[in-house]
Amino acid sequence: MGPKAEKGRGKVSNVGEIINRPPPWPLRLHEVTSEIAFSTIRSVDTSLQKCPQLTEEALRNLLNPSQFEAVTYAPGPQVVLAGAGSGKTRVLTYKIVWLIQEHGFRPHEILAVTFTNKAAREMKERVSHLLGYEAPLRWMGTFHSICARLLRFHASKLGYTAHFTIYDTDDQKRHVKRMLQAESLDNDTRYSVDAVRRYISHCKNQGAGPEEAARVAQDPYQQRLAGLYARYQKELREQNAMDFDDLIFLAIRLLKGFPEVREALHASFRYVLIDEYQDTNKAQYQLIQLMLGPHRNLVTVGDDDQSIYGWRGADVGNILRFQTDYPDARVTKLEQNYRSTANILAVAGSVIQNNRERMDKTLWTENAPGDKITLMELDDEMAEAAWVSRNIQADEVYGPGGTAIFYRTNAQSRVFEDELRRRQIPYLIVGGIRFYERKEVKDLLAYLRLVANPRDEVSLLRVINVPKRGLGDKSVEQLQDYALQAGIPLSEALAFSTEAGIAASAARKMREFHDLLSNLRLLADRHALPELVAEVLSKSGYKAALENEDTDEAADRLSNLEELVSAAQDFVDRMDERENGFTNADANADGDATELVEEIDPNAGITEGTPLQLFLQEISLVSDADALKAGQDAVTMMTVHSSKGLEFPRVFVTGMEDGLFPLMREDDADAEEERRLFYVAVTRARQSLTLTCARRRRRYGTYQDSMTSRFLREIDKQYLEIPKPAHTPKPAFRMGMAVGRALGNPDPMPRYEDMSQEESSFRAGARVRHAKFGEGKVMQLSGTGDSASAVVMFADKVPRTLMLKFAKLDVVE
DNA sequence: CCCCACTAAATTTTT
DNA sequence: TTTAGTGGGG
Repeated sequence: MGPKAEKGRGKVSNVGEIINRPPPWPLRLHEVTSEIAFSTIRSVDTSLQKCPQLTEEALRNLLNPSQFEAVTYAPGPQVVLAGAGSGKTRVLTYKIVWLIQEHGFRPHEILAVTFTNKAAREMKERVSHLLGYEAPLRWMGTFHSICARLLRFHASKLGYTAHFTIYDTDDQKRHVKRMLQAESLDNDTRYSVDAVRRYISHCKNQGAGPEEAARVAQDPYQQRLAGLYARYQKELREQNAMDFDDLIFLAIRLLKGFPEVREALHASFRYVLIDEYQDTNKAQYQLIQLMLGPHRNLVTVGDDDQSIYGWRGADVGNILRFQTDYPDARVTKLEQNYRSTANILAVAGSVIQNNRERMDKTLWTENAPGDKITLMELDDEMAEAAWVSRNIQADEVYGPGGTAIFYRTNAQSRVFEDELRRRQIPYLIVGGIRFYERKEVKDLLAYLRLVANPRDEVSLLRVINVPKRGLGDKSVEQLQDYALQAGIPLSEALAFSTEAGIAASAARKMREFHDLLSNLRLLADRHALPELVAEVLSKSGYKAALENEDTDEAADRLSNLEELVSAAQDFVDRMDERENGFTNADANADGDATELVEEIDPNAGITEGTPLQLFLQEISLVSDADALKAGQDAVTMMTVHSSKGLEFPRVFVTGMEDGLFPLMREDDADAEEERRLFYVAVTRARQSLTLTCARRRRRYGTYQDSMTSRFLREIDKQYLEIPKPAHTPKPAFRMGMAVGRALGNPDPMPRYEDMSQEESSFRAGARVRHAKFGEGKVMQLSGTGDSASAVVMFADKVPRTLMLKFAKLDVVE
């Protein structure tokens, strides 16, 4: 055995008492074989030797009584309501170990769904560490990655091949756009690309197919949308492509339509754990029900207060309903917080208690009060960024690595970036424009996707003239017409460009492009993945085109593409390490191993696929937080959404202004979700929390006055520390925030505290009526007295700034 | 077919 | 302020 065999053994586990004894499950021959094929000869090997045993006593020492109950309750349905920072991950990890050691479940019989790939990875590591050997937790991952895996294996049952492409949102938009053009709807504003995309996504998240969407369509508009949905779905199937929602949606159809698959899964998943249950949507709920065998061993873990994905179809109802679904379910509440200071928790609590729809639970802590929460008001977003940066620079306790800056929208990151760079403070941005979403990276990936799946039209159309090879819109259109009429995929039509009636020179270029793709496919069979990526880069002419440009920007792009080559190298290295740790790194053992498995154990339910496929899939399904590496001494910046599940010693929550956080939109279905979002942001902080806001902020180029966030007004002031502004601004011109006033500063303008008492009927979010514009919604308020004005969004979606003094606005109840 | 210049529109959050 | 989309000229 390789050196890896030693890993884990001999390491001191943090389990209190360690008893060595072999794993409780018997090993049958064919399982050993498939384990070898998959990855884990090591685990089989080491497990036969030493294995620390978790005793009940040890657990009692390690966990509080609620945690202990959550871990040891088995079997049967169970819901764990885990407040922020209450040791949820700890509970999940120990529970899995407990199930394996005490109840004899084998690692691959446990299905564990996490919210991010990173969480899955960490959990695997922790469990392995506790067990003392690498546990083959093959079914631990996100809904999307687990479904992708399942679908890879059973693709043919649904009319796809195992080589299917995963379309991301951008690909999806491109396709919808093309479809709207084909239907001559591209000039009809009611059918915007985004509206159609959202409709389709919404249907799938509800588990509704095109037929059902058509059935429930209320009016001609919705009927048309349902028709577009049907076409979209058909075309994606023809292109052997699935979008994100399809991964869940088609997995449901697979399990519904093929009882043998369902039963195979029921037999193999003997325990099911779902993390972040409050963020599951209706489709995911259906999927869970379908995957769950007759055993009812279902554990859901979540916190209704942290449900922040309602806009993407997540249904808090799932967690609220769990006890109705399973009346005998054991409910355990984890209410003790170990993460934050008491002051931080008090702030979080004082705000979240304003939500009406909550489950009954109170977070408490034994931690010290800690510092008060700093609330700082600045002139504008530049001053905000400068103040925060200066603070970080001056700080000696936490350092950049212990600090995070949160904001509500990605657009806010820019000023912080500029300021931190100016001060030479290392920083790291999570999200925003991701590496894999850069134009050049997506271009190169499109070539790779075409190699894997020739029917991927979105990718084909993306790169047919990238780099420029003289194939304009007109020839491409002719090609599409021909393909449609001949009933062949676009990629094959390329070879018949002359027959398609395309001008001679363009026709020749098309054949050349066709040959290029064929050659790349041949290369894919012979070469390892990194070489393939490098070949695509040069053979496509992409490299040459960038070199010819000879600009700094082109050089940047080229280096990004070279980074993609190393990403491919990293990927195969990782695969080798994981899958073939016991063999030589370079052998093309992946393919052989896969075949072996299918031959020996066709019911394993998985096929790992080619390295190219797996690489593309991983890229499609990584999230921002997944890429976040710990241990770097850099300030971490991200949206509040991305911060979920993370923690930092010091946190700045920025942009605390009404309209921005909470963010106002015309159709905000759930104002409480913003409050939960704020709750999530606050509870990320361990020691130090700072809230900042700006009196005015630049939005689309022009400055707009803003008012402090209503959430700040909900905070009990005893927990706040409000520093004096560095320089006193001319109060007459601003809505002089009462921040200064709280310190006894003579500031004539009412703000912060006065606002909280004054129940002005004009509040952001209020519905109002205007004599001329009709009904609308107040998006933003600014100014006081005679200069008070409101930004109101009316039915025509045009925001108007109205002076309250003149405009006759009535509040609509 | 390609490129440049001008205009319009846009900012939620993500697998 | 920035980016995407369009239209005209080469």
